[in-house]
Amino acid sequence: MMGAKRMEANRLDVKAKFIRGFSDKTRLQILHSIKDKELTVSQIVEELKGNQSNISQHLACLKGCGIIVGRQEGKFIYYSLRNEQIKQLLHMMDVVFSQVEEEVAACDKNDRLDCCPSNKGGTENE
Amino acid sequence: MMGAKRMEANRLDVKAKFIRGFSDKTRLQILHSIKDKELTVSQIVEELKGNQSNISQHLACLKGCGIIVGRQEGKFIYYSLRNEQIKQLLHMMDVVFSQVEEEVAACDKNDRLDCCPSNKGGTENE
DNA sequence: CCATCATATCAGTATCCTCTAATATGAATT
DNA sequence: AATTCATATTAGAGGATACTGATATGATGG
Repeated sequence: MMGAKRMEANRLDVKAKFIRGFSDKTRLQILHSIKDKELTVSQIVEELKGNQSNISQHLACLKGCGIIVGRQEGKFIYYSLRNEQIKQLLHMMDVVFSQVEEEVAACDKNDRLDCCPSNKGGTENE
Repeated sequence: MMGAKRMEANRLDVKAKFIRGFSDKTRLQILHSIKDKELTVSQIVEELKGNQSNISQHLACLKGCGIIVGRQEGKFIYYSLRNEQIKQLLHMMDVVFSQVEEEVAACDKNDRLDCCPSNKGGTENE
């Protein structure tokens, strides 16, 4: 039964989604900004010089991924890391990343950002 | 000058890219399969029951992200985690993920996988 | 050299993700 | 209850990513 339904998003899909929460520049900036202190949405918007809608969506993502929590106080909502372990994970990511940073940055030898799948087309204008 | 060049992919972009290496189901499966042992591409393909081209591209991604290394031996290429710290990071991701797993899985209440940005349209055709 | 096996790369399509602008909710204040 | 401020949600466009099938490289053995 329930044929068409996608269901069974087998643990790994969920785990991938969790990690994907960390894999975006803007979200990393947000996480950095609330690493040691709660901040309201507007404070984050200001700190990142970002777009309110965009930041709000990223916050929803981070919350949905179990990475941050929000606490309402009057009209404000204060966001912070979900717990100490998340903070430790972030720190460990930092440490490991520092080790490979150069190599990763060099990966796409020139100026494209991606090197994962294909570095296709785009720059062949002659 | 240098107009077209993207350059200046400021550390955070590179870090996001590094983490993005971990944020895909297939790549997580690959990492799991070589967590404790070297494997050749075809062994991985077999273990995951995957498509050779697809796996190969994911391996290139993982390598480009500094997560794994390849060692050629005759016609074979053996892939393994880059170092012990990567293994530790994977382990820590596991631990932290277990804590939030339920909540993350429940995030998109029904059967869609994403809850990050928008959970829009899509499933309303039956 | 030629055939074969292991792996990598290419091209196309379909899907997913991020961004922006516009609009909606909801709490506080008057 | 109307206005204002803080935040969330929606819609659409553009760009990035994953997957597949076909083809290319590169090593080995005859």
